[in-house]
Amino acid sequence: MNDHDTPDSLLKLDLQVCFALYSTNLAMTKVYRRLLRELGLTYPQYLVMMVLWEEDGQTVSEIGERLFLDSATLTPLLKRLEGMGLLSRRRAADDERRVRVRLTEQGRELRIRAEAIPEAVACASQCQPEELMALKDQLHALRRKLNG
Amino acid sequence: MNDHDTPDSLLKLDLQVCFALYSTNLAMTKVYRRLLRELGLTYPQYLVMMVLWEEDGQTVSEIGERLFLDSATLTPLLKRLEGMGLLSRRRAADDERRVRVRLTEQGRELRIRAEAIPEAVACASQCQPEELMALKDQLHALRRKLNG
DNA sequence: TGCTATTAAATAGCGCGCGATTTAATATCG
DNA sequence: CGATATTAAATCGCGCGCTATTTAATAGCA
Repeated sequence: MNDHDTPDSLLKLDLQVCFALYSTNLAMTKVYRRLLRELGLTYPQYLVMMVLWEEDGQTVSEIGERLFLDSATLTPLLKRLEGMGLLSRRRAADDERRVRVRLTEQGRELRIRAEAIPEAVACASQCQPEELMALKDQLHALRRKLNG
Repeated sequence: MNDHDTPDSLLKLDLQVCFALYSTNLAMTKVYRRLLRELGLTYPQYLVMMVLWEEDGQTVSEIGERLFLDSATLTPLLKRLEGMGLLSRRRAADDERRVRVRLTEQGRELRIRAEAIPEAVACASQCQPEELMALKDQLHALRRKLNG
């Protein structure tokens, strides 16, 4: 009996946390897609907007640190949001390497409509809030270990 | 004090399971990227190979049901794996709509080298196996609720 | 049989995510 | 000061992941 066909081989899909993470993330994204469609946002765009709603005027790098994304991902995404009229991008006067991202009035207003989303997602998950918070904490712990 | 700037607003990034899921998935993918580079596979390609190592000769739809992906994602991915000489794609004789995917000898052999990966990932996660299994089960439960 | 409906896979187009490189501005140091 | 190093953002190319559509084969039914 070798490792290649034992039922408990570690190569089994359903035994891997990683696939659980991957596939649950896909499922979650599908739920968001429906909800975000009426706001005209994708999920990563929604994340950027949340970062800016928390604190406006951050640089591309600061947004990236928050979301674990780099400029190769963020620059085109931010340009799209700028094209939608939700934010502006301008080089910082004191350090022209940096680009400050600021919400427009329209970008700030979108927050009102976005307020309903977290609850709608929680509802779609059919979980108790405590369960979700516990899961969140475990995921943050795992992420810290993987990144560090 | 309104909902827009209360510290406990549900729109806060770090309060959302969804972002925990999203960002932990990114971190996990980064770990895999390093390990899979020497096999010449991406993570989704690795998933497809695992499905076929578990059971060879599945159709595109069957692989898709297992991975929660559709033919729009799988067809180009499978063509790449075919191009690498890891598998073959052929229309089923009894139903020419279906495409059966079969591992080549090279595809089967790759499994030997892949055997080391789950352990390496578990190691990178710096977690106890029991923790990871518990997390996996919670994620599967959440996925089921989100999909159903 | 022949017509329509359904199904499986493929295709087109778009938005991430990232490795690798480039461009431009600032920092550092002789 | 000037040359080099570092940093921030942008750019390029590729592989997903998905919506919408298309193509082709089979099923179902009058």
